[in-house]
Amino acid sequence: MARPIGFDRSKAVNRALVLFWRQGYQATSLVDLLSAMGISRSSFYAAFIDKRGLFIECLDRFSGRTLEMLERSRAEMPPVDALQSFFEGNLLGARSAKGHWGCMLVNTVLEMAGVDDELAARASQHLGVIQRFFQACLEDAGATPSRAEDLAAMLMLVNEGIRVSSRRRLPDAQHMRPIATTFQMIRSAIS
Amino acid sequence: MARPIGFDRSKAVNRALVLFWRQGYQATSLVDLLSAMGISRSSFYAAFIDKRGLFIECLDRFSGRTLEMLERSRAEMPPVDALQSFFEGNLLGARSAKGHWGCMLVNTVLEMAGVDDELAARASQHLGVIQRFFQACLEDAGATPSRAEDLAAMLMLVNEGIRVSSRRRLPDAQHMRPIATTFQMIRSAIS
DNA sequence: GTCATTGTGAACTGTGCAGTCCAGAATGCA
DNA sequence: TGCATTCTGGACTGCACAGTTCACAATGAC
Repeated sequence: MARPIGFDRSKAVNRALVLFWRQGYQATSLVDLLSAMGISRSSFYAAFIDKRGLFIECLDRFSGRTLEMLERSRAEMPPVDALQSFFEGNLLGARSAKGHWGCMLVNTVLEMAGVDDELAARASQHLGVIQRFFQACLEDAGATPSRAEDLAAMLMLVNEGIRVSSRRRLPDAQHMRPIATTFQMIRSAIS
Repeated sequence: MARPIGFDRSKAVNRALVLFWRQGYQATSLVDLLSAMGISRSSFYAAFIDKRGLFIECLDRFSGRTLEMLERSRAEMPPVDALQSFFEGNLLGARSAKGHWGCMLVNTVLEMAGVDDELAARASQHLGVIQRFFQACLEDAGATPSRAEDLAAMLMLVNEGIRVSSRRRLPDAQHMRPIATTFQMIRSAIS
């Protein structure tokens, strides 16, 4: 951490993020990381605290990106459309392989709860921020604060469920239809 | 496996199940298992194939129990009530500590997808059976087969979400209200 | 060319793991 | 009592892992 580094640190973190996202924390070995990041063991420890520190950095970055995606959607279309588009596009990611990796935050909660509670709590906090964004969108769409809170919580359940479901490699229709059903219900609950 | 054993095999499997359920496969060491099961290393390998074999046995047992619980509820009350009671009672398990462990099938899908795909697929199959049970209940309640399929898929998403959410140690209300909201919507979608 | 900075490869430590093996203790039956 | 069955503790193998260290190679500025 003290020594300056020459390689592109941010790019290296991105590559690590992909691995952690796909395989989880425990199943990703240092050797996996080094070969993906294209740096040597020694450089790794010069640039990062340790494996766990790098993981935290990836977790925070993942959360930041997810929020950016949501905000971009929100700026481009009506609030409920923005949410639905987020669910359909970025969570399923039908076109990209990434679609099957689920949500790194959800994965982390499940993997680390009871194993490394600090990591689990950090991921859970990020999820809380995202849920509040859902809530704000629903209020924008005309729901009462209380109703928006309920629906946002339900949406987070569905969100978490999709992330699990996306790991089951079921046919795409099995993912898309329940999302459509869910938003159909949400729209009629608001209006 | 060949040698006969003296201890209560079924009870030992139950104790292993609790550990695997709470901690996952990778985070549960053989030493953890042995001390929980109250047997020695040697007896373990005389009675079970290996750690993985025992895990499969636990997975199947967990699935069987879950289905039993659903069938018991279904025999005692109207179909949608049975589902709601299953969600509220057995998934959250607000009273028992078990409530925070989530669903072993969901946990396994998430932990093992990409690490041991055979285990993940087995857990996913069990989830499929449960989803078909949801569907049958919804048809009993008067939904068309197609509608029942959609709602069952959505319900499985919520189910999976709850299991994630239950690991986040949020206040209980945060769990119960979205379930009520969900079933409220389902009832109005059927009638 | 010189020299400091930065990255590399490989060896090494220590730890924890699953799985094997066996001598002997405990148990239970006749 | 004697004998066979069953279980135990512990030693042991072999492996994978995270993290440390260091001599040396590459790079780049002057």
